[in-house]
Amino acid sequence: MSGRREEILDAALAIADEHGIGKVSMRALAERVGVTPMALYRHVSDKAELLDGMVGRLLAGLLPPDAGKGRAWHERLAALGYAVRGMARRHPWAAQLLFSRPAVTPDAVRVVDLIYTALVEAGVPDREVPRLERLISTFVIGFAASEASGRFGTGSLDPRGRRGRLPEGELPGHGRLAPWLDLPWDLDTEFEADLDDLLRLIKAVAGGRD
Amino acid sequence: MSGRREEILDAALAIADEHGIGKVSMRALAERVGVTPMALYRHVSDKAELLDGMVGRLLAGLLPPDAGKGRAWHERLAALGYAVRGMARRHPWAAQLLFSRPAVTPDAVRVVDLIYTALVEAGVPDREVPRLERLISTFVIGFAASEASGRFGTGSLDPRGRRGRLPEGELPGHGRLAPWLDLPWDLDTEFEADLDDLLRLIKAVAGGRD
DNA sequence: TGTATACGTCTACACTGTATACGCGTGAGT
DNA sequence: ACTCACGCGTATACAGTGTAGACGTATACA
Repeated sequence: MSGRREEILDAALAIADEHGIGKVSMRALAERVGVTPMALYRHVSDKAELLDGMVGRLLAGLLPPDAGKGRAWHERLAALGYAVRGMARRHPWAAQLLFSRPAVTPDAVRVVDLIYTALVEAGVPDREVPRLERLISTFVIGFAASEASGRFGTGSLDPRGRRGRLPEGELPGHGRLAPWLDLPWDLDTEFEADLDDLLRLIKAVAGGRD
Repeated sequence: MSGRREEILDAALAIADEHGIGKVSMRALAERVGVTPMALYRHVSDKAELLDGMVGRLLAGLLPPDAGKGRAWHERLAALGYAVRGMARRHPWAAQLLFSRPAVTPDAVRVVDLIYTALVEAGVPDREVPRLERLISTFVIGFAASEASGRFGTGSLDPRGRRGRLPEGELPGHGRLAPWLDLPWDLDTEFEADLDDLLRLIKAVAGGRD
């Protein structure tokens, strides 16, 4: 019932994708739907709930259709990681929102369950599974949010310029690593390496003590 | 010169801490400083720059006074992690903002340098140091942001209620882990365990291939 | 003395989310 | 067939937002 709500959410998604989340106002959204701003409140209680609905809709598209049946746990986890990052690149506005609300929608719970079963299959002790799920998802969402919001970018200053602002010798680390810092780096391979390390971490927790 | 800017930033910090970041408006800030809203623009070009200045000020208070001299690299890293989390707990509004801008201020660069030198000392190959720095800081900030914004909370539904919304058997992971999910969990010890795992990961990268 | 510069005020504009009150059509119940 | 409720949309209005532009004034230096 009430496919109108979905229509509204889709319109909001379209605005966010085209002009950024900042342009999603009740007035702009209403105009896009072809209706008065106040009419939206019949289908959405709040602007906050509207935003929640938007990320919910994205999460729904995140689930692998076949749940990755037949593939190993580490392949399923990696695929999920790539899916999240891909989503964040397509919808840069969404990453930040993922941090703001717990995973309460049915789709979000399903995603969490995928991670749970993968970790169990990896041999992680039951007691540690929820914690590791939070560790992994926190990193993946954090990476996506950082990428989307420019935290990984150099800002207006390039690395050399940034270092130059401080007295020589106060940044021994930067000094030593200078050759690597000036290189342009590729976020694709970086994310891959990060996931690799995290999978290794999971194996360590699985195979380690008790 | 111009200690007025610092005065303004401090006033903004005070408002954010007392009433939340949402109450930091140019008008409210101006009133607190005892001045007209437009007067603020003599010391701050934007509201965005104001917010940047606020997190910059927090980062300045993050540096260990002695830079942790004499302590092992893993102690220094852990101390930094705890410091970030502590900051996020004292100023819940700040965590989200940390994601939005690259670390360009001198203080931020200094913090990054601390991590660099710790990783180098741990034996991480130079080439991998910047990546691992981003991995660690992304997780730590992500954890802090999640905690501050309620992502780790249960929301309005408790875990049992959340599961109940979906047909039985569709959440095998939740089913198996039910005993652990219903337990209240302690974020202090969780963060500790996470840092432990990350330090182990660093050692693995340091001691591993090439 | 003149002038530049730092600092502040006042007014105004274009927005924002949303409370409140009202109107209109449709479908169910008596 | 008459009423009533309800879903859905509209109109108006209010309090709040960031900030552009024009205008003052006081201090410092030529």
